[in-house]
Amino acid sequence: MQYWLMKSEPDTFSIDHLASAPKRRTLWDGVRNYQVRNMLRDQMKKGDLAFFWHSNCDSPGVYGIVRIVKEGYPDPSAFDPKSRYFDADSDPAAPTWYSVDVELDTRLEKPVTLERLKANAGKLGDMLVLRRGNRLSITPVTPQQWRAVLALA
DNA sequence: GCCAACGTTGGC
DNA sequence: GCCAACGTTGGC
Repeated sequence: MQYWLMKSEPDTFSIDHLASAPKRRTLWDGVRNYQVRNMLRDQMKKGDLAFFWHSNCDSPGVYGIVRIVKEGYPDPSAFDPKSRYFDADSDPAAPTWYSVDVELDTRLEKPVTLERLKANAGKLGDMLVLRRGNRLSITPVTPQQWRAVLALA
């Protein structure tokens, strides 16, 4: 059982979108970075929990918790010419890109903002999402970091 | 295999 | 809207 942090731009897909989705589930598609692809395909397991992060918005931070309900499978958007994530180079016989399915577990009444996390950086160790220049849309979170973030909620 | 140019991410 | 960081591309 591992912990993760998954970023989403709320303009594109927010925790509100997830909360109103059927069964409060969605597929996590559109990842086009190899490091993150490897996590989706190889490392994320059913039952793992992840922080749902809003990025590229007024108040970035942790807005809730999601659970992995389906492990890595080929990302259908890579094969859909109408999708903004279409990748003509991805061969269906040997898919390049992967998705998982997530389900909303908890919605935080008050988000734990990036600002707040930075103010408590000492308790969070070297949390990847706080690293300058970090651009990975999914990052692993240690159990200590997980607890420390929730203690701020 | 190097590395400059380019595109994207994402906080600010 | 700016721009630092960094992954990817492609010429050589």
